[in-house]
Amino acid sequence: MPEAGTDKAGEGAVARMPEVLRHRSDFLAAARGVFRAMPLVVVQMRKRNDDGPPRVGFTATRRIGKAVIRNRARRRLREIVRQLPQGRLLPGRDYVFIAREGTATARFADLRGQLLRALDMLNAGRGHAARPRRKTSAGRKEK
RNA sequence: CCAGCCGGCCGGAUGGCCGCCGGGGGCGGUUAGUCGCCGCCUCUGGAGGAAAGUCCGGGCUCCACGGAAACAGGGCGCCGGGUAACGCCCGGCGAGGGACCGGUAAGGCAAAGGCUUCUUCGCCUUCGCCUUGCGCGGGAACCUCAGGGAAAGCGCCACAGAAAGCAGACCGCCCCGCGCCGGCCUGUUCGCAUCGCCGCAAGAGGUGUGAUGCAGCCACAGGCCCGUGUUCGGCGCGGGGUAAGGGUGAAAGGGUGCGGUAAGAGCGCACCGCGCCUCUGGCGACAGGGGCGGCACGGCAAGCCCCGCCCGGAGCAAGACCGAAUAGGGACGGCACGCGCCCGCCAUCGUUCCGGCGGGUGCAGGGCGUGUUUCCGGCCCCGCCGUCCGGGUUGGUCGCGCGAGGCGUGCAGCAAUGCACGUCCCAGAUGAAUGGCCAUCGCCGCCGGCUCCUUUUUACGGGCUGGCGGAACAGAACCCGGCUUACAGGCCGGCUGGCGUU
RNA sequence: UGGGGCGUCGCCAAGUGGUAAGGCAACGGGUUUUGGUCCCGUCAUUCGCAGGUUCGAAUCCUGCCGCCCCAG
Repeated sequence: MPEAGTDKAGEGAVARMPEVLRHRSDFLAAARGVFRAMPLVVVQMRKRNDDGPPRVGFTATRRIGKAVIRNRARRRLREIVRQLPQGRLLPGRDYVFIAREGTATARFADLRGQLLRALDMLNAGRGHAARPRRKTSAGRKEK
């Protein structure tokens, strides 16, 4: 437990859901940041220019299945993020969690383990740079 | 009890912890205060039979609205009913399929009788059974049907076949007319056998060629002989009559049987089919009966088409409100840029006229009227319309769930469904709410243990218990009625057939 | 959400009621010392799937499946 002198809001603030990305441009920006891929989940991260609270986004494409599978995968990813202790998501950053084919059916503990591992690596600066697609404008370099 | 078929229904239950979205209530903060917003507490609701595919039909909103006609385009198509409507549903009709029954033909088996015969063998008749077949008839439950019109027109029907849509006639059958037909010999040709030749290293092989013998059949040509070649019959040619049979095809101008005929044919008759007329029953599709007609109109309209009926377009990202925010601007093109009346104001000392400004209104003109064209009522405008450029918006609220609503009962109806009464309020997100973890019970499969039943063991089955595994198809996005497609497991009902018991 | 289009051999593709062209590739043979070139030959039995109309369907109709494109 961190020191966190706010006693009255202690437990309640831990389970707060961070703000969710809503615009396509934010997802495209996060895709140009760093990423870490696991068998069950891919995590992308991008540093913003401000010091605001972290934001998160979820992606479940048609590739992994139809609506039921996509909804379940997104819900499980969101549940893991909701249960994260405070501090695992760094301020001033956007995180995007991409579901893969096993995300909806894998054991929950395995999925959470992989997600936490990827998150720790990214926060430690050990993410891989995104591969430039097509001829994007040279506005990305996070290393 | 078993098998087959059909229809309807359900789509795990209960609970705990941590969370999500909506609604109600309370408290606190913000505010001068209300509303609103934020935070906390509490109560409560929270995916489906297909929410899916987006294949039909509607509600709702905008295109200002309503009406009429023609054309274009699209859809539908037995009858009656249901419905807001439908291409949907229900009930009928018709057609096709259908276990099976009958008819008929062929073959076989067995029995009886008869004929012949010494007997056997053989033949005939009748009845029964079996097998196979049929352009045949009827037909249970049930299944399928885009099921108007092919005597309005156009088009197509490959290959095969004589002929594929006007009807005709290839083989064949029949009639008539004409010609020929005997015996013997020879030759040509053909068949068989043997030998030789060619060819090969040899053999196999071949029958090109020659000889001999046999058979002398058919045809042709010639010669000789006689009682000169008749009937029947055969062949050829010509003329005519046929459409039963052959064979082709998906389809050949009704089918079966009897009569009839030179041969045949609806040529005649009976039954079936078909067409027309008529009667009866039915709201109707249609069914049944009678009469007439000897039979004419082959198929395809999910080819064009004809007939009847229906249909305006776009879609909740529709659309409305808040906000500076569909407001204002530019270019090009088209049509107009007129005449009056009334009221008010200005001007004038003052009234009318004249003049200016504003408002209303009439005529003319222009435009709109959402597939196109035209018309009527009507609407808009002194600027309007069309195209393009540029600019603005990606905030919030509403639309947004009381509805062709769910459940129950009663009545009407065969049913679909309708009516009445009572009762209930039951998702509303917008990067998008139902999730994560777990417990117990229930279901299914496998493995193991105990136990019950059975005449003994085993097996099958039932009960208890332990372990492991499984539980489908699938997620509301404006709403509703259908259709289609996907689906683990389970429940209920009905129909037909079979077995057993009473 | 609405609209439009396409599925034919391993690849590209023609064919729109009557035997499913052609090219590349592949395979076999020939030519060549070998390879290439060249020549000859072979290669679709479910035309995305399932029904239906028709005597006959890749073609016509209906329903599914898959893929692609466009608009806001």
